[in-house]
Amino acid sequence: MAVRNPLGLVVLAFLLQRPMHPYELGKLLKERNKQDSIRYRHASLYMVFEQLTRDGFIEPTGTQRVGALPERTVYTLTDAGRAELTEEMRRLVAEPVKEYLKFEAALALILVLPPDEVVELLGRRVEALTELIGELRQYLADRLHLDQIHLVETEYRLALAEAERTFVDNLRTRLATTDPGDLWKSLHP
Amino acid sequence: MAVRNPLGLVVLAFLLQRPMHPYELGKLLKERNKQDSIRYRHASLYMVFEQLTRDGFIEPTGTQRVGALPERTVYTLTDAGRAELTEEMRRLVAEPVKEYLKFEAALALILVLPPDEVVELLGRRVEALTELIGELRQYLADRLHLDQIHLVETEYRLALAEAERTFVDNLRTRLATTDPGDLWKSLHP
DNA sequence: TCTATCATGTAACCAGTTACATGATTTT
DNA sequence: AAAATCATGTAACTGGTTACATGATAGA
Repeated sequence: MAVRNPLGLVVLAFLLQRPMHPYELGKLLKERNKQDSIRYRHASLYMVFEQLTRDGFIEPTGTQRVGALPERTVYTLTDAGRAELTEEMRRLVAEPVKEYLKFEAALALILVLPPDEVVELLGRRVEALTELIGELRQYLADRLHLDQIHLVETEYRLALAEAERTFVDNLRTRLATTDPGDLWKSLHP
Repeated sequence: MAVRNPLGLVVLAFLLQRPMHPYELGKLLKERNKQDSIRYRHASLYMVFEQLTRDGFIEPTGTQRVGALPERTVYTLTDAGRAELTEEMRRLVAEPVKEYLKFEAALALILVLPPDEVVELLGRRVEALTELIGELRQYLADRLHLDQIHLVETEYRLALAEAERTFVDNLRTRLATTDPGDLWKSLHP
């Protein structure tokens, strides 16, 4: 079985450095994931550790105890895990996969809203995107001193957000200035 | 409870036209969804119908029988369903939501791959994106006679794909022509 | 008539989320 | 010492997917 979940990849990637227990990994991830590039839910972590153990990509290699806190099971990456990690990373980088975006779905159903309202809603979207773009740029500007490789995922989001804003803005003016077409009009008397 | 799933929205949107039974709706969707803008799994449909019924957005309004085939339950949109549909559509259009993209996650972990390999993998991604872009353009070109509003979701995908290609291509040349930085190099002896 | 495909759904499984639990430590 | 927060997890629920089932029709 292959790693299906990005969080699983994260676990493998972190364990590449050194063995860890789930809670510690979660803490590290929360800090290193400030821009929220990877969906992280505390409880999902334990599930992922379990899955990866079942598939032989990691294995428990002992327990630690600090004070009187519950025991923490420490996991170590296996050779199979290391192989799986690089293999899956190669796939993810080299091969685009179709993502099902909410906005794309909404556009496919756009006829259910009246044309003039759509124009206004798209305007609001442009504003929201503009704000998002500002935040991303600020985030990047604040980190110019960092190793640039740590920022590529944010640069990617920025590039997509800018492209979306341009598209939405164009679409909005198109709809505002051209006739909606008989079909669409007929649906909204 | 609100509709959480795009497929739920689709059901509401289709029932806006006329009452239908799940299988018929599925057939229509498969045709009208050639560009795969909305994830559709046959069995998910029945779950969605059930959920929407439970939430009072649709209701069964009788059964038909054709020949000796099993009975088909026909569902009708309720007033609450109609309201929910437009409300949710407004939200989807006006408010961008964060999507967790696979490639973004991969970029966040890119350090686990050696720099020179990344350059090559990004090159392969650019090629794949170029091909995808070609297909999308062809799809649009073949449908110039259609009401343009039917194509916006594909135009959106095209815009994003082009932006991603540009970004990836730039990133690739950046990595190929500048020093990877000490951190990254140190991870790959 | 045999086989493939359509029509229509159910059931079993699995992943991921929310909510809960419980002792330890820190703050007030 | 009471309240809040941290540390560490388990459990229950839910949504969605894959796989299975079964009769009907159409094609060979």
